Amino acid sequence: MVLQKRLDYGFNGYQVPAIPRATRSARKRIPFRKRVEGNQISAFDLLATVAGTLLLDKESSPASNNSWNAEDQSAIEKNNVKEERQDGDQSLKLETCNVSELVPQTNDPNYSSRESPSLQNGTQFGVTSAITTSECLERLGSQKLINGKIKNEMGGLACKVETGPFVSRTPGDCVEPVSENKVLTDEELDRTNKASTGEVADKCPLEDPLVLDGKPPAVVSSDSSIKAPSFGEHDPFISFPVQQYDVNVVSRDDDEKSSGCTHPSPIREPFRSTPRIGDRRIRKILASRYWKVAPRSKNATYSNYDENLKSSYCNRSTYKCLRSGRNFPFKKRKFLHYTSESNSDGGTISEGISDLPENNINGKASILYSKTHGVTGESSSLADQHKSFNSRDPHVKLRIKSFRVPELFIEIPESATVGSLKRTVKEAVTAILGGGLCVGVLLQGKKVRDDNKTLLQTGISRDNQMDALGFSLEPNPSHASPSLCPGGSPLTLPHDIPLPLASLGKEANFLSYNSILIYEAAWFKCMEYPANPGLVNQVTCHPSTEPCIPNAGNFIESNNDCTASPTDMFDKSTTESKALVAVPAMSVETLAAVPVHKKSKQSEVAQRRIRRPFSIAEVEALVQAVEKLGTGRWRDVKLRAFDNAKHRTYVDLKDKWKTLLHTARISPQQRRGEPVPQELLDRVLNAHTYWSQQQAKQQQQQLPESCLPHYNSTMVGSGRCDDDENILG
DNA sequence: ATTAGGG
DNA sequence: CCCTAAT
Repeated sequence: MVLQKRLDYGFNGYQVPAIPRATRSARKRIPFRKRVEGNQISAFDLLATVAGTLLLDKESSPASNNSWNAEDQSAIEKNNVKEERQDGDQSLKLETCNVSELVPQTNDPNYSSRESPSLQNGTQFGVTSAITTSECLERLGSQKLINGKIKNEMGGLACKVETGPFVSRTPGDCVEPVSENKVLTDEELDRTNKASTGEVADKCPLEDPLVLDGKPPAVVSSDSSIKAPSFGEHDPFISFPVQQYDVNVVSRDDDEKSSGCTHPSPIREPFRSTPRIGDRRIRKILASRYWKVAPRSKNATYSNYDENLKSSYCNRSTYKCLRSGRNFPFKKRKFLHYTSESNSDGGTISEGISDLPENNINGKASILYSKTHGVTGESSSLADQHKSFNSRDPHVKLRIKSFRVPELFIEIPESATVGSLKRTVKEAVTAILGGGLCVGVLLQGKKVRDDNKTLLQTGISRDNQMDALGFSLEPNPSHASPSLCPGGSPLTLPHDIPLPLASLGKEANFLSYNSILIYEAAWFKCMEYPANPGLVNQVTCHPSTEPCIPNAGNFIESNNDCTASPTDMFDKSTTESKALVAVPAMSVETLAAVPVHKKSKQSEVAQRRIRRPFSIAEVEALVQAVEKLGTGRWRDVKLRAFDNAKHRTYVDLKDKWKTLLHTARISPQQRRGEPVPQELLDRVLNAHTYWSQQQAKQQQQQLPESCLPHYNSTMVGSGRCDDDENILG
């Protein structure tokens, strides 16, 4: 009864009956859980499986002749770096699956007995991001991005696909260490660091192949820079300090070099050393979104992996922690990145076949693949202890430092937000990985094509030289698509504008698409409401003006016509003209086609809507509607004043009102953005006061008929309510 | 589907 | 703007 009264009468005498409920949704949205579920199986799971399988297959194959030519080896070896650099230097380079460390040897009884890393089939690949100095300087230099908010540091990003059981791939955020999620305590991290890499890193073991090789790559720890952007302004896409970005990995460059340690250490510092504003949110995301996924995963690969991990680390505190973290076996960790020029190219594909001294890695940090040595010489006694291993076949110990990821070209307007960029890159990468990919094996820079050969036949033996073996990620031929763009969209890429930016966005989820291009096209089309111009629009159309703000004068009118509305038209033009494009630019040999991974483009996309500031006209309309309808009737407000503004949901309107109210209450100096006329703010204040009173009154006096009618008929202009004088403005 | 609030 | 809980 009371409620009905409130609904039927406006404060100034208007009678505003509730509008019958519409059946259509204001905006099609994918349920939270569904979105998450859709990302359960990431491309990386697949990758992991492929990689693991491949490696195992090779290793377990019966030994035979070594078909590898030693002469060729040395020759290739010399040219190795150059060759890689040549074919690897494109616009955007996504290097790698950074497996910073390969497993520990099993000479340590303690280790092997309880930590035998049996990750064969389930190694997980996480994605994280990093930036290399060289990339940055070479590609972007001081180029500005997004209205100068993000400058040079944003350049030259390199995307990393990390591997290892402790690397997590978080749908929501790819750069936040899990530790922030309390999965690991600081102490535990410290311990882990020390145990796994601290020794190695600090003492700089000479056994490190790279050191000996004379081309020590600069190891860079992502350090504190690996953070999600802050959300200080409710908009993760804008205005946040560069250093909060997960790009200034280069900062660790010197540290690493000075230490002389070239061995990648997965975790350089405790995560705690980098508290950030965004942490809270990330944590929440991880907790509420990410973690929920794991338990429900039905993926065989995943399960298998989990089991392996479990068996391998069940006694580790770290693992326990992980497990306690909702049964999700992944953990974010810092990653390293080689920044030296040699690394940006030649170093990209790195690996190493060598016997890693048992003390070298105590491996808790990332383990991609581990199959320890067999019986040989002095270690034979140990082998006996490890019955799980084949004691007859010598084992090759591999350390995969990184994978080369097919290069991508991404075109994105300067006005795009960093978040958009992140998403774009992530999706580009995911598209490739998700399309079904294979792992290529390179020996001495030469591709090993025969999968049936044994490692020994191929030349991969424990006696190999360092850097002899390399791995690369390749699209799965079976998934290859002859056409990058089925829809006929322009696929040609402007190679003149390669924006080597890459970083995985926290916003995006792990999805698989044929390609970014396809994805974008589909995405726009699938949107129930006007396509979200996204990153593309803001600069494309009105680089220096307010692109998204409809003309205040014709807002109301245009508002009635969807297609004619300024925003809508804007959306269209930009959408069509500037589709996001990301074409894998890989060597013809390696990646002749883009993997096709048919998936529902829409159902799994949870993209943050682009920010669309309310124009004065919209504010006006909103205020007017609220004055009449009152607060708490946002659906009606929407229908009444924004029915044709597809991009404004009632929630948006409610939020806007909230911000308007806040704006009205703060001093003009504190206000930002397009100034809202004081007159409107006053009305907001008044309307709010009025409706608040109404609500209070109706709540307290449970008597429906007491005074509402009277109030409505006499209040307006009567001065009965002190706060009402200005409401009508 | 809406509303109310926290983030 | 997003995300949720509660209607």
